[in-house]
Amino acid sequence: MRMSQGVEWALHCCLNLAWVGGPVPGARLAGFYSLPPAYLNKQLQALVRAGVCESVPGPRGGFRLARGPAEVSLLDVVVALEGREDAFRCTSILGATPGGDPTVDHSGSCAISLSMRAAELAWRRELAARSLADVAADVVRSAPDAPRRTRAALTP
Amino acid sequence: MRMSQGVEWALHCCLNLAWVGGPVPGARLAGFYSLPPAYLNKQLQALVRAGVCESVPGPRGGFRLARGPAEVSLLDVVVALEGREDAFRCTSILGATPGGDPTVDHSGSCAISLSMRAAELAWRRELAARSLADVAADVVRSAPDAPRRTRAALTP
DNA sequence: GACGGATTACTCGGATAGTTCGTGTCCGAGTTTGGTGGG
DNA sequence: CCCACCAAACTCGGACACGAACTATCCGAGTAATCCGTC
Repeated sequence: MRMSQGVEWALHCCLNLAWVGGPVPGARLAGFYSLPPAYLNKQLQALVRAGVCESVPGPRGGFRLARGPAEVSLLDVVVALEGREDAFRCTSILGATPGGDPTVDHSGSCAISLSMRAAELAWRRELAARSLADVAADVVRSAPDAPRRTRAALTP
Repeated sequence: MRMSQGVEWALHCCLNLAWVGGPVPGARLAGFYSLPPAYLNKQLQALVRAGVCESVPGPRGGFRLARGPAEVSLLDVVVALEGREDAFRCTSILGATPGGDPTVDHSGSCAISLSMRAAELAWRRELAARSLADVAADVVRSAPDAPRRTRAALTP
């Protein structure tokens, strides 16, 4: 169970977009982190599709946050790239047992499925409770000049 | 981020092993769920390697739980198959930024990494708090004859 | 000097190969069981 | 009748192909800024 690497990139990029405010080209973000530009662009596209970011075409264009940093949770970014489905998927394995009915969905009655979903719900709850603004505040607490330095490095 | 299908199989099998008590051949468990026997065997081997199950060779052999059902948590089974590493892995992306040091590990100072790890910790905590005995109790509450039926189907 | 239009350069966006990990399968090593022959 | 030995069958265990998803990349469509000529 390995999370896509793009999630880490997207989180860092969104944090930077929150500090910059205006649109930043994907290529500049990629250069900032020494990442492959085309692949990072693909991840940013997913953020746009999910409504987390907006894209501005043409010169002086790029990507920017669609909402305020306080309105974007870490869960929003994760879901944008990994999809809305749970990591644990009940395949209705009980339907294949002797006497089981293969046509019904056991995900609501299977105790194992319920326990796994409860655990993932706790994970999602933690991610949903933490916004980009919260993370940004933590960063500022440990490195007060990080926003300024980032803004200077990402604006021409 | 999709969890391996073997996790679901292993959880169901461990629950059944808890009810049967004695060793059950992997082929019989596979037949019970209509699963590919050789592949299920591979997952059960992982459980043995992790110390969750014990294997008994020869006729009348098979797999059985290494500890009591109350001493086996859902997290033990998940870790046995998916590994101990976190789903989110900090690649020290901050080391590639202008002015960053690529040699140091940022996973302890990066606010994003800390938030993601906190969320996974909540997930792990939920899984560690639920044992096979707890799940078995829930199943008995909704289907009191499930242990008897399972034992009858898995013992010759 | 101001305005209109075409050009230009820059941006995103989706379609296209390469590689790793999960899925599925196979056959061999080891052990217990049962039978068999002898004492 | 009891014991030791032997053969056989059954079990797990690791090594071997196949497929899907993630990773990485390219080039084209579209748009805003810019430059130039004209009024």
